[in-house]
Amino acid sequence: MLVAGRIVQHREFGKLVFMVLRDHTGDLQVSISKSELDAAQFRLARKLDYGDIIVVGGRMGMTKKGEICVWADRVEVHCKSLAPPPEKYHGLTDAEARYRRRYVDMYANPETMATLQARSRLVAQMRRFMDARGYLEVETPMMQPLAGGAAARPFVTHHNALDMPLFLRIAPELYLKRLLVGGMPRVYEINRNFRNEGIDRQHNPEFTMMEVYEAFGDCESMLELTESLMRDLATSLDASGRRTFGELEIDYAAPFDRVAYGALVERSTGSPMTDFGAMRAKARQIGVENVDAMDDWLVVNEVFEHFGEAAIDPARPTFVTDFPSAISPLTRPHRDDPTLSHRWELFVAGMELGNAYTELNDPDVQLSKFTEQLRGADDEARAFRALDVDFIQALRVGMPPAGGLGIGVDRVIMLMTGQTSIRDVILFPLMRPE
RNA sequence: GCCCUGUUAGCUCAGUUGGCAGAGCAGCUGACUCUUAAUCAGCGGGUCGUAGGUUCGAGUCCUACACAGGGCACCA
Repeated sequence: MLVAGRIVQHREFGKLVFMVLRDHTGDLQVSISKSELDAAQFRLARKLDYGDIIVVGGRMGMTKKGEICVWADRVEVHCKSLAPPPEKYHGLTDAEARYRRRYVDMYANPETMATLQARSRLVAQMRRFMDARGYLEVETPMMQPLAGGAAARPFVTHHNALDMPLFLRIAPELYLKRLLVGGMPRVYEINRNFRNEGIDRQHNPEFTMMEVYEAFGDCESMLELTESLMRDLATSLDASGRRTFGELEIDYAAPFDRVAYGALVERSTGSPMTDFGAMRAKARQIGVENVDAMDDWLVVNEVFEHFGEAAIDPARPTFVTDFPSAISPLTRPHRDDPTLSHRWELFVAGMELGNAYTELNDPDVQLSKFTEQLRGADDEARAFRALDVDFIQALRVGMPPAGGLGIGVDRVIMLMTGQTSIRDVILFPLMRPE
């Protein structure tokens, strides 16, 4: 048989050489005996170094100690490694070196390879899941004349031939909804978003998002879809549906929790969220600046993010439902209480994992919400935020009632693979140049 | 942007009160036909992150900067 791999161990015994070859599937020992090869081949075998990529022909057998081993009758060097390898026992552990030289990390640390390969398989599984439910995968613009669909700060670039500014997208939302207008009933997109913001264990400036839109769906159908998807991914890795994440043991097979936004605020602060006086007091208490100048509901949201999110059991996947309309500009308000909206966010392990709503499809309400939002924008935000007139026009053509969903794919991969840093599930996380 | 910690050989790390720059692995030379981080003998290998300062003398103390990790802020 023929085996190929990179040399990760090399032990010489004069007339006998043991080596361990590694590829993406694992390690295999090979042995080269002087009595089995001609003199030139054996001299070559003794000169091999850690990191070289070789092909060995021989018969599969066992050593006296019971180790599976290929006894070579042929050795070919297919690539010489000229760079010194990392230490063979401790490997490459320096976080900076691991991210900067991922190609070394990948072969030196099998766990890295396992995680990155698991990511690819999980994303493929997500696509299978969505395809099986009849959603069509699409690709909408990643360079947009207007950066809409979210409130993040965008990256700006410039198109020379058209002499116009372009924004790397912060969300695909407004384009996907145009597809609903055009008549695609179920679409999803898995691709990168770009947000010009800080970097930490849960944020990379470019990150992968899955957005889903379903005509005649609503936030309830998106909730069912999300819970089923998470359960499907978890059980594809372990039949129990349980995954460990840091200190947490998270069960995705059990039904996820549900709690209303307002109930969570009240439970965690002792005051109803509509008691804006109490909310402002709480906000001041946690050091929010300019509380007096802020809109009531933005104050409430500060309080929610500080107290409410902290009150969620991180070990239990939890849908927080009925977000305030005032902070949900693309969401259809409740019929009976328009201060609330048909929107939820999913929290797991303290991370915001997904966001879904029953889409607002009334062009007049949408227009007034956009203009209201622009009025609240500061100078910096106004520089890149603008009214997407064409999107309003699309809604005038008519968008069917719909459910929409966004899920942070990188964070899903973190939870599924047990990696607590987003950098460990991204092939090449952004680093400053050395 | 702020705070804390780190940065010493290719890799993993020591370095005492401020007094000649160290180890293991990797590399090179040699021995060895069943090893498992093989073993044994020998030999090379340094801009101690960068720039200043204090000092007779700085890897060690001080300042600034760079990069990284963690935390905070930002991220509807």
